[in-house]
Order: sequence, then structure tokens, then C-alpha cells
Amino acid sequence: MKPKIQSAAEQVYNHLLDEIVKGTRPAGGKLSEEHICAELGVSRTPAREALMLLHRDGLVERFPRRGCFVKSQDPAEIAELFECRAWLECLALEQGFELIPDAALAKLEQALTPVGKLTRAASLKVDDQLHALILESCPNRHLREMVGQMLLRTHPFRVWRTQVDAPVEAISRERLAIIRAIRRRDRVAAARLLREHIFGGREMILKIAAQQAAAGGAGV
Amino acid sequence: MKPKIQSAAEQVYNHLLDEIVKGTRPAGGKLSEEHICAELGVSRTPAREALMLLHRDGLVERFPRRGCFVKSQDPAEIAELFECRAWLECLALEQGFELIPDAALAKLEQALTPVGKLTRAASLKVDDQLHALILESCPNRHLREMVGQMLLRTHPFRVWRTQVDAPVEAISRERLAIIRAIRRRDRVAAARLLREHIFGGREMILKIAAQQAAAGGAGV
DNA sequence: TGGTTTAGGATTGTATACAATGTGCAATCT
DNA sequence: AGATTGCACATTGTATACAATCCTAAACCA
Repeated sequence: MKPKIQSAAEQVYNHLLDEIVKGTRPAGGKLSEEHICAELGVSRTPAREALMLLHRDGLVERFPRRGCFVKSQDPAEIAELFECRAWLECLALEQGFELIPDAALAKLEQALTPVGKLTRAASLKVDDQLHALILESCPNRHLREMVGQMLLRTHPFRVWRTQVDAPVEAISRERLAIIRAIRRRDRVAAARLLREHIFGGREMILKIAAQQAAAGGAGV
Repeated sequence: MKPKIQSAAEQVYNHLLDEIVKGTRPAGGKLSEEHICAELGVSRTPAREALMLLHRDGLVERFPRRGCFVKSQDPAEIAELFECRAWLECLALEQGFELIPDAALAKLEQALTPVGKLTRAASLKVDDQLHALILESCPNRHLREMVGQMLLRTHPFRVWRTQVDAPVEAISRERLAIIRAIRRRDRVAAARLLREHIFGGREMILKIAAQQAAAGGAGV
């Protein structure tokens, strides 16, 4: 493990990325360049660069001469986001289907075996690993990049689920079904289950968004 | 038409984008910040920003502390690029299938009618319009963005075809078949024809790349 | 009282100066 | 002769200063 020295711009980028993805930075919040500089102890140049990178990732909106804001998505946009992710991830799954190593799948299946008593954190971790596995097994680099972007953009919404009483066991069963379908190399079933899994997540997110809109008034 | 005042960074971006897409800047060529400044009469800050945007578009490679280069793609990468574009564009076509206005299709069909005597330029123009139509009719914004990126990244290779005696008439017939399939709302046929059309283009590009590799020695 | 205008402050866009790092060549040593 | 080390140069990364624009709000006029 080398210390991996990284530039100031990368540090700012990673810091802000982490905060946005984890939900620390509220959606719609302003990202003033000077404020970021003061907070992280760098000059405006790397701060600007980091904001541009976050804009590239679709996590930040930039308005010329007005500044940057953490991207706030209305329900329609969220729906489109998950829709697109479902398409692309299913595509990636189908393309790399034969390349997914059974050993990794077995490990994931084992991590899910006592489906009844899984903590939410453990379930989420397996979810990450499953989607990462699908991503990495895709042989087409461009598709990999795009699926990665979709995962990144939808990631901020995952924390929402922790705020609601998500049916952990049912969702874990969905994941298990996907993994087993891949293990027995049932292409169409795996793709269908994956799509349904992502769309199920979308519905849950949209439900929470509707609740928030009803409660908070102003959208996210 | 407002003059649409644009920032220095945008001007540099548009300028370089145009040059790269049109093939004026040779693939693999270095893009020195200072050199660009001197050429376009701006300072290094907007030049850097433009290079970052081109990097985002996948048209420029950035090596830390070493500089930027026009992205040079080996045949395997080119193949992957067109493959990914075919998948995404077919997806976009299917999603926006019913939304493609017949009037626009009719216009394109008319522009192709005397298939025998079409200039290469006219044929390319119709190609642009056809793919733009498919892109714009897709209702999912994220998918639109991604298909747009794919079109951008594959665009530099289109000029290659002008260097070879591409069978203009045959390709025009392919386009006509796609348009007619959409007009009669034959979903599966349209998707299949579009995929074959893009893959055909890929094969042609790869053939030329192989020729260039054989002739020039060093890759693009 | 309500709308318009204009000064003020704050923030982004751009230019430039400085610091850090990589590259290439030449001199030296084995 | 070949490899290696050291130095000079070129280029990128960062910091800071200046210019242009936008937002706010108070003052002004009808």
C-alpha cells in the first residue's frame, strides 16, 4: 500500500464526493468556492476543479456566474435515473454474464444465508458488492464507465432507505434470487430479477420522496 | 438569435472540440496548456478548464504532471466504443420509438429518395439528422446524455470513411430501411437494422484502422 | 404606496506569479 | 561502450490578485 499522494484538487473532490454521497451536504445546498477553500485549506483553483468533476458526475449543478449547488432531483428525475440505471446495469450483466466468477457469487450467497437475521448495514454491503461485481465483470469499458456513473448518481438516495422501515428481509431475498440465477447461469431470469430489484428500489425511493414533499413542503 | 455570449473557457472548448472531431488535431498529439493559450489568446485558467471538459467527453487523455493528449484509440477500443454506442442507441430508439414524429422521418426519407445519386456529404448529413432524431426522441434525459456522449466519441472516426471508397449507396439504403421501419412502427425490425447499421460502420472503421496500422506503423 | 433604479457587497471568471514535478541531455563512473 | 547520476529546462499544479457580473436592498420618483 503506497501512501498514494494525491493533488489538492483530488482531495477536495473526494471530500465533497463523500459528503454528497453520504447525504451530509443537503441537496440544493450552495457550494461556494470561497467557502470550500476556507473549509479545506486550499485555494480556489483546486476547489473549482473539484466542483467541475462533481458536475461531470452529475452530482452538482453549475449555473454560470451564479455558483454551484448540490443537485436536487425532483421525483420525475429520480424515476428516470433509476430507469436508466436498470437498463444499463442489465445490459452490463448480460454482456459479462459468463465472466462473473462463481467463487465471488458463492461468497455473496453465503453472506446472505441467514436471511432472517441480517442487519441493514450488512445487507447494504452485500448490495454494494453485488452491483460492483456485475459492473466489474462487464467486458466493455465504456459501458462499465456509464454503469459506474449511474451507481454513483443513485447512491445518494440509498441513505434514504435507512430512514424508513425498509423490508430488509424481502430485499435480501431478491438479492439472493439474483445471485442464484447467475450461479445457475440463467441469463433471462437474472436480468429480469435484477431489473425488478432496481425498479423496486426506485418505487421505494419515490414513495419516500413523496412523503418528504408532503411533509417538508419545498422539494429536496 | 441572440449573440449568445460565451465565456473564454467555452470558446476554447468549442474550438478544440471542433478541431478534434473534424480530425484537424492528430490523435495522440499533445495539447500543451501554454501552447493553447498562445494560440487562442486566453490565459491558462480557461484553457485548463476546456481540457478538463474534453477529458470528460472522452476525447482527451490527462496524465498528471505530464499533460493532455488527443485520445488515440487502438482497434480494440474502437470496437468497444461502437459496440456500446449500438447498445445505447438501440435502447434510446426503443424507448422513444412512439415519440418520433412521422413528419421528420418523411423529410429524411425524401432527402434519401434518389438513392443512386447522393453525394457523400449529403448522405452524412442525413445520417447526422437520423441519429439526432433518435437521440432527441428518447424521453429519458440520462440516456439521452449518454447516447450523446457516444455520438461525440465516435464522431472523429467518421471522417475516416471519407478517405476510403465507402459504398455510399449501400449505406444510404441501410438508412432508408431504418427510417421506413420506424415509419411503419416496426419496433424489432428498426432496432435490428439500427444495430446492424452501427456495427457495419464499426467494421468499416476497424478495416481502415488495420490498413493504417499496416501502413503507418505506429498506431493512430 | 408601489414600482423602478441605482449603489453596494458578494461571488464567479480570468490573468498571472510562484512552487513542484517530470523530461531530456550531458558528464561521469564502472 | 553502456549505464547512471546530476543539472537545466519545460510543463503542470497551486495560490493570489484583478475584472466582470449578479443579487440585495435601500432610496427615489410617480
